[in-house]
Amino acid sequence: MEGQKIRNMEEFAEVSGISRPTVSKYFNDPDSVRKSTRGKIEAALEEYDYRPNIFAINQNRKLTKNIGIVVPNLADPFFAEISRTIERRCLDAGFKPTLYGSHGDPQLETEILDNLRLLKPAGTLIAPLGRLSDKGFIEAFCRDVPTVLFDSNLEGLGEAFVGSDNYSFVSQTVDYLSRTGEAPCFFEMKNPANPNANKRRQAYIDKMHELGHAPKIVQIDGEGWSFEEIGRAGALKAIQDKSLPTSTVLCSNDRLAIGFLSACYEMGLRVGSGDGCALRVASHDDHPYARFTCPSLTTAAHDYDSVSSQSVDTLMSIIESGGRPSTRNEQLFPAKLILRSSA
Amino acid sequence: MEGQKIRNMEEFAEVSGISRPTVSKYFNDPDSVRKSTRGKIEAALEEYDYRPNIFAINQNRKLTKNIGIVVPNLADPFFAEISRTIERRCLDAGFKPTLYGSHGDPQLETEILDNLRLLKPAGTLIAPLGRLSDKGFIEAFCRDVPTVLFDSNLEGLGEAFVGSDNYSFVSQTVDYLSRTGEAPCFFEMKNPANPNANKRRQAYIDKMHELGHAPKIVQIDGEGWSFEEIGRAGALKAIQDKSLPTSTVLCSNDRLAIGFLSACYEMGLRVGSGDGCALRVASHDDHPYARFTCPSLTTAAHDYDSVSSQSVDTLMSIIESGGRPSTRNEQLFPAKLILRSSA
DNA sequence: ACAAAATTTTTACGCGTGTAAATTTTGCGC
DNA sequence: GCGCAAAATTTACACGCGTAAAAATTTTGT
Repeated sequence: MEGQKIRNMEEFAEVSGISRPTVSKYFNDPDSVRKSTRGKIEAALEEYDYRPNIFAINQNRKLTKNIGIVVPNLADPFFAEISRTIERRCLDAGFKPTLYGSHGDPQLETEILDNLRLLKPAGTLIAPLGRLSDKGFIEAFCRDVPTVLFDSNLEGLGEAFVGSDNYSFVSQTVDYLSRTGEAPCFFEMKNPANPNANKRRQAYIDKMHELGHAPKIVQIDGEGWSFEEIGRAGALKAIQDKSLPTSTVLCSNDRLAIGFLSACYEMGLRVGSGDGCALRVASHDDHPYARFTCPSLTTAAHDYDSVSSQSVDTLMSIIESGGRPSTRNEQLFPAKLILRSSA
Repeated sequence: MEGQKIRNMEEFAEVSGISRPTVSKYFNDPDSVRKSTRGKIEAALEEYDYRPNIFAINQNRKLTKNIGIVVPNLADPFFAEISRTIERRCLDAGFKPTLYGSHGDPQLETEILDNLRLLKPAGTLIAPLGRLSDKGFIEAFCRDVPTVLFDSNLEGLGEAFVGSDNYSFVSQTVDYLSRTGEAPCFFEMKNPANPNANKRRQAYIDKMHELGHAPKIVQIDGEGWSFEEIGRAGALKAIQDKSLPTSTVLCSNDRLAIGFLSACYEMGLRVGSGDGCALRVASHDDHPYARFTCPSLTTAAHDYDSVSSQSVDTLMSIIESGGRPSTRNEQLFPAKLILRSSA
C-alpha cells in the first residue's frame, strides 16, 4: 500500500513487471493468464492499490457489466425486499446492479430507461408500473437491451417474464376461507394500475364459481400508490354504509389489507376467526409487515427467493447466449398460504 | 427522428452545421453559446436523436455529475422515503443520483463506497450504519469525495451533518405524555446500532430530570435491523414478566413501537388514552405506517423536507465552492409532535 | 534436447469527448 | 464602413483502456 501513486494501467504494468496488454487481459479474466503471471500481478496489487478506470473500460466495451433494476416504488417494502435479493444475486454473478424506483410515475419510468440505455447495460430487470407504463417506449427499450420483466407482466414485452401465479394465490386463500367458514367477498381498487390485480380478480371469480359460490366484489375509489390509505378509506366507507356483502373479506393485496384492518380497529370491529369476531380478513403478498398487523394477517406469500433467483438466472442465460431467445419465456411460481390470526 | 444514425459528436456536429468543440461546449452549458448557434443545435437534436456518450465524458472530467446516496437499509420505509426526496432534489439540480442500500452490513457499506469512488462522484450523501460503520474507511473516503452525512452523525466525519434534533423529539413526547398523564418509561434496544438512539436515551433522562421525574429505562435484547420483531419479542417478554415500570411507554423509534403494539394486541392489552385502555404508547420518527397501526401511533415526526433539502443544498454549495469548507457544519431540525390514538 | 504449443511482449490504432491555442468569423455600436 | 469584442472554427493533443497483429519468449510433450 505504499510507493508512488499509480495513475493508470501503464504504470501499474510497469511496477508489476508485466506488459500492459497482459495486465488488461488479467483484469478481464484472471484465469486467462499464466499462473506465474497472475502471481506477479496480484503481488503488485497487494502493494499498490490500483483499480482500472471504469469509464475507460466501458467506453471500449460494447456491453458493460452494468445491470439496471427498475421497480415501481422503492418505498414499498415488497419491492425493496425483492430488489435487495435481486441486487445481491447480480453482484454474486459479477455484475454491477443499479437500483431505480419510478415512484409510480410513468414519465419517471421512461426517463430512467432513457438514462439506463446510455450506460450500455448488459441487461435489465424491470417490474413495470403496469397499466400506466408507456408500453411503446418500453418495447423500444427492449429492442436495445436484453430485458426480463418481473412481478407484473406486460404481454409480449421483454425476453421473459418471471412472477407469481396469481391463480395459485387466490385459489388457496379462497379455498381456505370457504373451507373454514363463509366464502369471501373480494376487496379491491376500482382501477388498479397493477395487472396482477386484474388477474387476481378473475381468479377469484373463477374459483368462486368452481366452488359453487356467487362471487361478490367490492371496488373502492382511489388513484395512485397509497394503497394503505385507499384501503382504509374504502373500508371505513363500506363499514359505515354496511355495504360489505359478507363478513369474510379477501383483499387483493396486503397493503390494502393493512388499511382495511386499521379501519376495522378504528370502528371497533374485532377481526379474526374466534368467537366475538365480526370479520375475517385475508389477503395476498405476505408483505413484510403482515406479521405485525393487528391481528396478524393471514395471507398468501410470494416465493421471493424463487422469483428473484429465476429472474436473475434467466437474464444471465440470455446475456451469455448473446442473442435473443426465439420464444418469450414466462415462468410463474405458486404461493404459499400463511395462516395467522386475521382469518 | 429520421436520417442516418448518429454515432458520435463528430457526426452530430456535421449534421447540425456546427463545429464539434462548440457542440461540446453546448452540452456542458447550453447558455455558453450564441443563441443562433443554440437554435441550430437544438433543431438538429429534434431531427436526429443523439446523446453524448456518458463514459467518454466522464473519462475526461475530473469530476462527474454523479452523486452517491447511501443509506443503511432501503427496505426501511423511513429511508426509502427520505432517499426518494433527496434523489429528486439531486435530479432537479442537474446531477445523476444513484441509490445504494447497505442492508445493515458494514462490509457492504465499505464496498459501496469503494465502488462509488471509481465513479468519481461530485459528492456523496451518506446515512451511515452508525456504531458498526468502519469509521476509518469512511474517513478516508471523505478525503477523496465531498460528503454530507445525514440522519445519523459520526463525529467529525464528512464536511457536514444534517439531521433531526433528537432532543426536540424526546422533549416533546415526554412533555406531552407527562402533561396528559403518567410520565413514560423509555423502551429501547440494549445495543442500538444507530447513534440517534443514544442521544434519545440521554434526552429522555435529561427531560425527565427537568420535569422532576425519575427516568425508567427498559432495554431489550436483539441485534440487527429487524426492529419490529425485536420490539415485539421484547414487549411480549416485558408484559409477561410484568416488568414494565409504568403504563405509559415511550419507544425509541416507531419500528420498535410497531412491534410493541403488535404484542399488546396479541396479549389483549388495549392501547390508548381513553377509558379501558391499559397502556399508552408513543414513539419517534413518524414512520410512513405509523398512521395505520392499531391504534394509530402518537409520534414525533421528522421534518423530511427540511432534512432532505438542506442535505442536498449543503452538498451543492460545497461542490460549487470547489474546496472543503473550513468548519464542519452541523444542522439539526426540530420534530413536530403528531397526536394520534395510541397516547 | 528439440519441435510444437501456449503465452507474453511490442507496436500501434481506436473509442468518444474535453480542452487548449491560434485563427477566423460574427455581431454590434458609432 | 470601421474597429473591437465576443464567439466560433481549426488543429491538435489528452484521457485510460481494449484489442489486433506480428514477433519474441516460455512452457510442454516426447
